[in-house]
This record gives sequence, structure tokens and C-alpha cells, in this order.
Amino acid sequence: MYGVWLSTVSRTKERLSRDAVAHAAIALTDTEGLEALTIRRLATGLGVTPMALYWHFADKDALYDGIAETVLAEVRLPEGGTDPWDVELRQVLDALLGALAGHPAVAALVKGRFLQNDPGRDITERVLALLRAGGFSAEGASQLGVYALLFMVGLVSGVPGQEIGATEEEREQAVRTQWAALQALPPKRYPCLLESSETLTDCAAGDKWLEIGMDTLMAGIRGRAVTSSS
Amino acid sequence: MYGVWLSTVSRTKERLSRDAVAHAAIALTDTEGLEALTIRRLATGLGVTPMALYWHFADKDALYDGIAETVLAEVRLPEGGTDPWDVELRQVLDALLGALAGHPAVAALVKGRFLQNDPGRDITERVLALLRAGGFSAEGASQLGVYALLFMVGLVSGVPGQEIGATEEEREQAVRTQWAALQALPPKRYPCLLESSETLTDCAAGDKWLEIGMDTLMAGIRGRAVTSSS
DNA sequence: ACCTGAACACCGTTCAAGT
DNA sequence: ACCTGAACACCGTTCAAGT
Repeated sequence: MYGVWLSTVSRTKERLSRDAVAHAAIALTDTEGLEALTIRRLATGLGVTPMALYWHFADKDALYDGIAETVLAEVRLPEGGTDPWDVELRQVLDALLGALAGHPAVAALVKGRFLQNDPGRDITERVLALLRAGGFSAEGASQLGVYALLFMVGLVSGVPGQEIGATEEEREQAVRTQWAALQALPPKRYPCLLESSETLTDCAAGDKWLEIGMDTLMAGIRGRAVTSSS
Repeated sequence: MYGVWLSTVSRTKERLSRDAVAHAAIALTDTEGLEALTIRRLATGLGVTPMALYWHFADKDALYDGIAETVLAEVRLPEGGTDPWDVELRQVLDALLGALAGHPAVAALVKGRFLQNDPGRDITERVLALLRAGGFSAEGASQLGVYALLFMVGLVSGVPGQEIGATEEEREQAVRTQWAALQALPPKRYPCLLESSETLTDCAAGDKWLEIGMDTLMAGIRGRAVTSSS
């Protein structure tokens, strides 16, 4: 009996690993926001001393690196090679957007780290290759590619009612407060803000925001492409 | 003599004001980065006790609000009323981009605060009105408008070689390191990354990045507009 | 009205030490 | 190899007090 309990306990918290820490950090950030991601809170949640984490990550920035890599590793890149470049590019960006949308609060960490880890480099390479196939120069492709990746991050982390609250309740309350504040504005000065107050404070259909943003980006990219048919 | 020195000192640090604190905070962030913006360091720089700042700002988030408002207040909106909607929209976004580009590290703070202060609301209202004039629905205009504002922030804060370093030396060193890391990648797997390694790590022509990003955004917006001529 | 001083809870991180 | 314990410097913030 005693032995059973012991082994149960020891199985519960077997051992720490880089990956386990990164996943726990993502879970913590998902539920409580980025400012709740603290070495000490993370360690407590893992049933371990704060200093234990320093064995797996040199410092907090290295933990951020690990988080970004873990999230980007979730992106399932499509096979490719059959569809036209712009269709395939959209598939790639959709895959990225899907992974980021699962962890909105983490997206900010991904921002500057696309070239810092293998999954990020794979995604970037793929985007660049597709833009090159679309007729862009090396420089043009890398600029447009970086814009596209940045825009994906901005979409999930910047959409109205996203960045605000920890819990769902807090978020909804913040949205209501924000909406009420807009309603109280002088209508002569802010006719458009008032007219769009719902859309601006919350996105009832969150997916729609992402989709329309994606459409706009793709329209911009296609608009800049040197198409042989024009 | 003694009196002169005293009066000089007392004139140097006359009194604190909300505005003075906000401007000092922006200056500190500009020169040393956002993570250097600390209540205590800010107070020390102002020759004052940390707690003195709490008279002018309820907490650090209120200071962030003040910073965002101050930066957005720098935006000089064009007169308007003469040019077509898309030309004028570009002027407005250019003015915003210009103000943000002056304080890249601060841009992140502006992100979720466009509706939290008067200058931000004025800019947003203007953008929405122009999109409405371009034929977009209330919902479509607010979505596109938010994307546009988000994209401006993303541009100045996400451009390669921007987010890295405090001092200029550190930044250049980080760019070199990053470039070397790309060079060391396997060329078979990452042909496009290698080909574009300079563009991806630094932007020799920083303004060009911003300009091309703006062009792409405008192309996307025009592409989604319901033009009567098509 | 505006600022100080002391105190509290929390943070990231180092370093020596345990197993 | 992996983790603990004690310690350090720094952080945001409260509260009572000064002028």
C-alpha cells in the first residue's frame, strides 16, 4: 500500500523535461495570461522549486524561445506542389493562424522568433519559396513574407476583446465596459465609432475576424504580384 | 552663489506633471527599451521618489495609457476633404506610422489603446469615415480599419532588427549574429532563407520596409473595395 | 495638492550544495 | 544529471505621514 502510494506520487511528477516545462508554460499563459507566466508560479504549478527550471532553460528568455518553438511545432504544413502558389500560400498561413489562434496570449512571444527555431524557419522558408514562385524577387519575397507572418501574429493577438482579460468573465466585462464607453461618446464627433461600437469592442464571430483579415492580406499580396496574365 | 545654485536646482526639477512623466517614460523607453521602463528607474531619472509617480498615475497600466495617448497625440492628421478616400486614408496612416516610427519600442503599448484616448479615437474615427466613403459597410470598415491600425503597429515594432537591442551597438551585433546563424543553415533545406539573409535580419533601408508594407496594405484595402468603376 | 519613507509581497537569478 | 535552499538585487504597490 505504502509502496503503491509512493509510486503513484513519483509517477505523477516523474521528472521534468524541457518539453514538459514549455507545455506547462503555454497552458499557464493560455489560462491566466502572459503576465501570469512567472518562473515561480510555473515552478509551483509543476510541483518543483523555481530554480529547477534553470536546469532546463538558461533564463526566462530561453523559456520564451522554447514556448515559441513549441507553438510553431504545432503547425502542420500542407503537402504542396499541386495548387497554384497563392492557394498554397494561403494554406500555409491558415495552418499558422490556426496554431496561433489556439494560444492568443502566446502569439506575442512568437513574433520575433520565426528565425530562431526549426519549425519557424521551415514555415518561413515555405512562405518565401511560394512568394518566389509567385514571381517576387528575393528581396520582395522576404519583405512580403515577413509582413505576412507579422500580420498573422497581429491578427490573433490584436483582435478586439482578445488582449484584455484573464478569465472569460473578466473579458466579457471588459468588453461591456469598453462598449459602454464608446456609447457615451459625442455622436457628432464620432459617428463611425458609434455605428461600429459592437464590431470594435468584441468580435462575436471571432473566426470571421481572422478570415477577413486573411482575405485582406491575400488580396494585398496578389495585388503586388507580377502575374503573367496581366 | 549658493542661492543661485539652489534656485538652479529647484528650477531644474520644478514640479512633476502627468505630461512630464509620460514624456520621460517615452524617452526612457526609446533609449533603453520597454523592459527598462520601470517605475523606480523612471522616478530616479526624474529625481524623485518612486511613490511620487503614483500621484500622477494610478498604477503602471495607467502610465502605459498615458504613454500611448501622448504618442498618438503627436499624429498630425491631414486636413482632408479634397483627395479621394484612398489617397487620404494613406495620408492618415502615413501620419500615424510616422509618429510610431519615432518610438518603435513604445508602439506595442499603443496596440490595444486606440479607443482608450481622444487622439486614438480621432484617428480611428477618421480611418473608419474614409473607409465608409470608400463604399465599405459599417462592419467591413471597422474590421479593415482595425487591421490597418494593427498593421501600422506591427510594422514599426516587428520589422527585422527592431525589437532586439537597447543600444545601437547591441542591435548591430545582434543583427550580425542572426545573419551568421542564417548563413550556417543547410542550403538544401533553406535556399530562400539563405538567399534573403540580409533582408531578413536587418533592413538597411528601414524606411523602405515601412513604405512597402504600407503599399501592400493599401493594395489589400483597394482590392476589397467595392469600386463603381469595376 | 504633491511628495516622502518604510514596509510588503513578489519577481528573476546566482551560487553552493545535495542526491 | 537533476534538483534544492538560501541569498541578492530589483520590482510594483499600499499606507501613513509630511509640507
